[in-house]
Amino acid sequence: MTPSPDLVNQECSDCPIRHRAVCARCEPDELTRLEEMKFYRSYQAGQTIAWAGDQMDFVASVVSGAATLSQTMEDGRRQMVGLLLPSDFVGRPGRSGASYDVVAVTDLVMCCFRKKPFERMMMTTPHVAERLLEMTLDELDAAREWMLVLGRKTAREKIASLMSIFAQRDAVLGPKHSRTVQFDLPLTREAMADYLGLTLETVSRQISALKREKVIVLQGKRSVLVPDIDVLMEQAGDDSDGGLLI
Amino acid sequence: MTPSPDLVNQECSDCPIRHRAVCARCEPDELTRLEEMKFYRSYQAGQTIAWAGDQMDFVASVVSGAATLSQTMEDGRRQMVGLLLPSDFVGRPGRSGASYDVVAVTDLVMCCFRKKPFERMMMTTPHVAERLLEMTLDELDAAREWMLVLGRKTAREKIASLMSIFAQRDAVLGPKHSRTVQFDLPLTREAMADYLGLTLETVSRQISALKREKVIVLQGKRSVLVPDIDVLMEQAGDDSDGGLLI
DNA sequence: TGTGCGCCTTGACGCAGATCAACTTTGTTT
DNA sequence: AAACAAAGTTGATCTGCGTCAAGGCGCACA
Repeated sequence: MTPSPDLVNQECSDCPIRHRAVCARCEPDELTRLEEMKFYRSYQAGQTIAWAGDQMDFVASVVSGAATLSQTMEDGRRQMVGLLLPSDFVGRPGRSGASYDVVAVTDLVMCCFRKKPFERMMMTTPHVAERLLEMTLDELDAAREWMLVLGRKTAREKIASLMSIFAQRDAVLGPKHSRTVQFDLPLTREAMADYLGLTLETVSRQISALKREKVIVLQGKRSVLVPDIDVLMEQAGDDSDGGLLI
Repeated sequence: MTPSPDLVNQECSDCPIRHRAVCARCEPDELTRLEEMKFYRSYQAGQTIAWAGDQMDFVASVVSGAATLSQTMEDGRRQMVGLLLPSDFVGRPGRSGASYDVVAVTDLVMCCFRKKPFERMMMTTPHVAERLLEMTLDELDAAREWMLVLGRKTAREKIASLMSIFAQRDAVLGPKHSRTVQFDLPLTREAMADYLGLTLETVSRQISALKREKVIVLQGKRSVLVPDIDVLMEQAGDDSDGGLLI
């Protein structure tokens, strides 16, 4: 609610998400137009960026950090419906209110565009709309993948699925093609529970079980070492080859 | 797998989904271009249109009937990830294989476009791409709504949620603003189970329970009468106002 | 008129995960 | 260094839904 505008303006040309965000396909002159309408905002871990239904006068790309999208029922049950990582897009052009609660789970920097100018830009330059369509289709695939996790997987498979996602995404690969992977969990046990449709106790128990069986090794609460990614993916109930379509 | 091409070619101008499908925004001349590359296919109830991973050389709009998108795990667990009704779009431009199993659940007619020409059309005319983006964003919202159902709702709430969807969509409204609604279930108990992440026995029991408590009235196995839609939505755990953002 | 086959319903029982509760660890404030 | 809060772990118990099993209903086909 109280963003701290403590970032100096940054050049798009050396932006870390330049080639993956909604601006990925833009030509230099289009980038200049975007550069004129953009501004940065920073949020602290735990800060709520918007509540579902709030007026949102901007759309944005995550530059660094992580945020969650979640829905809450009247009685407090909560389901996370999206995990936003660097280069992911927030907000829906053509809709004024936020559809979900948006919360920063780590310190976060977003590259924001006021909605009106951005919408005008979308009408006039196909490169932005094209890229946004592609990103939205990817999001839809991810959401459907997650429906399988929520609807049909056991608690253990759910945890292994989540760990696999982090492992494949944040992987700090030592030797290439290594099966060993290390990463830091960006979520608390409670946030994981909200993502997986479990209670935090069950999350904790299943993580302990995977640790006990050496599928993962914990260093502290947040740092995870995966000795063999294939073993982890097998525990997730996925095809051992990862099932990636390209 | 063996489509019966028994439909005469139809004019786009009197197509029942003309104003809601991917072609909704097209100008007359654009429609003419689409008309040249389109063809119809019919499928029978129960027929598989494509298996996940199959080569798909076309994209399509559902003209009439219903189809499902679903994923299957190696051990046979299945999760439906989409329910396709008239005007919904099937297939992903820029990807050659089907991402999910696509099955006709009723007799079905689709308006198909060969992928290559359709992709070329998307590059050159913004109206198709614009509409597809809008439809994809709506699909994404629906998928996220369903994540809440799968992750956090009880069996009874899940059934009531599904009934609410049908009630709001297929409603044959008698007197306007009536709270009474009647519709036919387009899915078997097993398909409902696959959609809701339940077993078919649990689906059957919960439907019986809602019937016993007069939330719904069954006429045969498939025809459902909802005496008061608000009562049903309350059972679904939704805000009583339906929570629709426009 | 039976016989078989989908599709659906209902009952009995067991278990995975929720709930309730106590406690530990870690990090922050003073 | 004490005091506190936030985050995580673990145990005991309960319960909603899955599993297994039997049977019903409607319809096609011989």
